[in-house]
Amino acid sequence: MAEDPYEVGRGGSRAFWADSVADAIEARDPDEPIVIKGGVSPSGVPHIGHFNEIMRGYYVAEALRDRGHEVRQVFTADDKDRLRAVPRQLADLDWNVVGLGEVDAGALGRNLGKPYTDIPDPFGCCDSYGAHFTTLLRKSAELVGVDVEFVSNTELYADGEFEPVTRRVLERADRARDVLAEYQNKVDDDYVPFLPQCADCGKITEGVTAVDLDAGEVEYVCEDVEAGDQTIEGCGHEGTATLRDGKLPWRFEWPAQWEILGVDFEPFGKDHAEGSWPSGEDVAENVLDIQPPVPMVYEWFTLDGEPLSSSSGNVITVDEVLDILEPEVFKYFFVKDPRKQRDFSVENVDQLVDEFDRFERRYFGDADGSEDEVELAERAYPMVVDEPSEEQVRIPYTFAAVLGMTDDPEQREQIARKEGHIPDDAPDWAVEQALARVERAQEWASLTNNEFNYELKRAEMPDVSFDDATAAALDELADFIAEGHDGEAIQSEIYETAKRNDIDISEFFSAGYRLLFDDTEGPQLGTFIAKLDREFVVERFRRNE
RNA sequence: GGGCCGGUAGCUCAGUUAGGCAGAGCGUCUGGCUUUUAACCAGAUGGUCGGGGGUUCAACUCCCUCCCGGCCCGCCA
Repeated sequence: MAEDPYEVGRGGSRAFWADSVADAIEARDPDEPIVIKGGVSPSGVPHIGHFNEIMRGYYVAEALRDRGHEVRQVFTADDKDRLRAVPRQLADLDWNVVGLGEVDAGALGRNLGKPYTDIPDPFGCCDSYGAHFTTLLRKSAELVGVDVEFVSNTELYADGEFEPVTRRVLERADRARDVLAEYQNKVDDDYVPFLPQCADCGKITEGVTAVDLDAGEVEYVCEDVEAGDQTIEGCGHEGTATLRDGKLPWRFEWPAQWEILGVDFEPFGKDHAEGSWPSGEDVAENVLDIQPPVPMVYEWFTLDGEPLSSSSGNVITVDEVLDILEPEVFKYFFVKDPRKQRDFSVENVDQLVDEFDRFERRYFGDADGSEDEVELAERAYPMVVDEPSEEQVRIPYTFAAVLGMTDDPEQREQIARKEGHIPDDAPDWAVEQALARVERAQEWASLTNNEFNYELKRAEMPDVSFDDATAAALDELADFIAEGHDGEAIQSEIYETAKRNDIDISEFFSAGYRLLFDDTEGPQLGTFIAKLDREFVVERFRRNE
C-alpha cells in the first residue's frame, strides 16, 4: 500500500505533471468534493518556497475541476505549533522586511514555546503572531489570484474538530507508540502522543503524567523542552488539560488533519519525504485506520543559486517577485516540473519571461514547439491566465526594460509600436497591459543594476571630459539639434558629425550616452534625443549644465 | 557514515516514463538595415548529456561505481 511520493505523477503520457497527479487521484475514485491540502507554520516571512504549498495543489485542483470534479483546496496555517526560535527577520503587512531590532525582540523571546496564535503580533496589527504571518500568506495567494480556503489549525482545535481523532490516538496509544518508534528513537514506553498547553505559562509542554479518557483530560507537569540547540524552560506548573488544551505531535497531527479534512491529495517539500511522510502514512493506516492522501514531493527552490533561508536572510517574497513579474509569469514558474531543483534567478528573470511568452504563443498556435510543449501549453495556459485572449500583447521583457529609459508613457508606446511590438489593431486594454510590463522590467533593471538600467541624469551633468575633436563635434551636433529635427534626422547627423570630425562613431555615441546617462550605452540616441525637450539637450551637449 | 532527489550548450531549460540521429530560446560571432549602440532581419557558432565502467546491434535513457549540490537519517515542524 505504501505509496512512493517521488513516483506519483511521474510516468504516463501526460505533458503536464498535474494531469498525471490527477490521474492518480481519480484512480482512487474519491468522494466529492475532492480535497487538496497544503500547509505551513506561520513562523516568519513567507517566501516563494512556501508558495509551493499553494501552487502545486492549485494546478492539480484545476486539472481535476477541468475534468468535472468538485474540488476544495484548503491550506492549513499550522499555527498551533510553538515558536521555537526568534527569527532574524520579520515583515509588516506591506511586506517591508525589518530586522529584529525594530520590534520588541524581548517580547518574542519570552514567548518561546507558545503557539503562534498565543503570541502578540510584533507589529500590533493582527490578532497574533500567527495571524500576522498567515495574513501575509493569504495576501500572496490573492496577489496571484489563486483562490484557496485558509484554515487555522488553532481554530480546528478550539472548535473541537481534533477531539475525536485525538481521543482515538490516545485510546490506541500502544499502537501509536509502536508505529512511531520505528521512525523516532525518542519514543519509549512512557511516550504519550499528546502535547498539553500549560494553563499557567501558556507553553506547549510534553510532561504528560496521566491520561483519563473518560474525563477527556490529561495531567501534566510543565517541563523544559528541547528545541534545536536550546532549551525552552517550563514553569513547573502541574495541571490538568482537556483534549482541546494542547495539540497532537506533528507526526500524528498531520494524519489527523487528513482525517478531519478528508484530504485526497497533498504535495509536500522534500524535507518531509524521508521522515514525516513514511511515518504519516503508517500512522494513517495503522493507527487511524484511514487511507492517506495521494502524496507528491516537490523539490526546493534556490534564490540566485543559494538555498532560500529565512534565517540567513536569503529570501524573496511573492510581493517582491510581482514587482518584476506579471502574476501569470510567476504562476508559470510553478507549471514546470516540481521534481527538479529550480533556481529563481532575479538576474536572469528575463529568460523566464521569454519562456512564458513562448508558452503563451504556443497556446494560441503562434509558436513552434515539440508535441509535448504544445500539449503543455494547451493544458496549463488556461490555468495560468484568467481569460485567455488572442489579442494579448507582450513586449519582449528586455525591450520593455529599454523602454523604461523614458518616463513618458506616450513615448514608450510610440517606440513599441514603431518597433512592431504592438500591432496596429491591438485593443486599448491589451496595449495598456503590454506597457505595464515596462514598469516591472524597469524595476528589474534597477534592482539588478544591469545593462538596461539607464537613468537620464537630468538634474546635473555627469563628470565627463572630451578631447578637442569630440568637443567640437558635440558643439556641431548641438547646433543641429537646436534647429529642430526629427529623430531619424538627428540619428543620421550623429554619424555625419562624427565622420566630419574624424572621430570614431561608436566613441561619439558613447560621448552622448555619457552626457545623458553617465553610461557608455543606451537607447537609440537620435530618436531618444528628439523626444527630450530641446533646450535641455542643446545645453547638455554644449556641456553648459 | 547510511538513504533519497537532482546534475543536459556560456545562460535558462525541454528530452529520460517505454533505449533508436543531441534539442529550443537567449547569448556569442558574421553579415544586412544608403546609419558598427538598443531593437529588427539572415546566417553561423556552440555538448565528455557530472566522471568512469558495464549490458546492448544501439545508452542522455537501463545496471554498477565515483564526484558535485540539496534533503532526510536527533528534536521540531
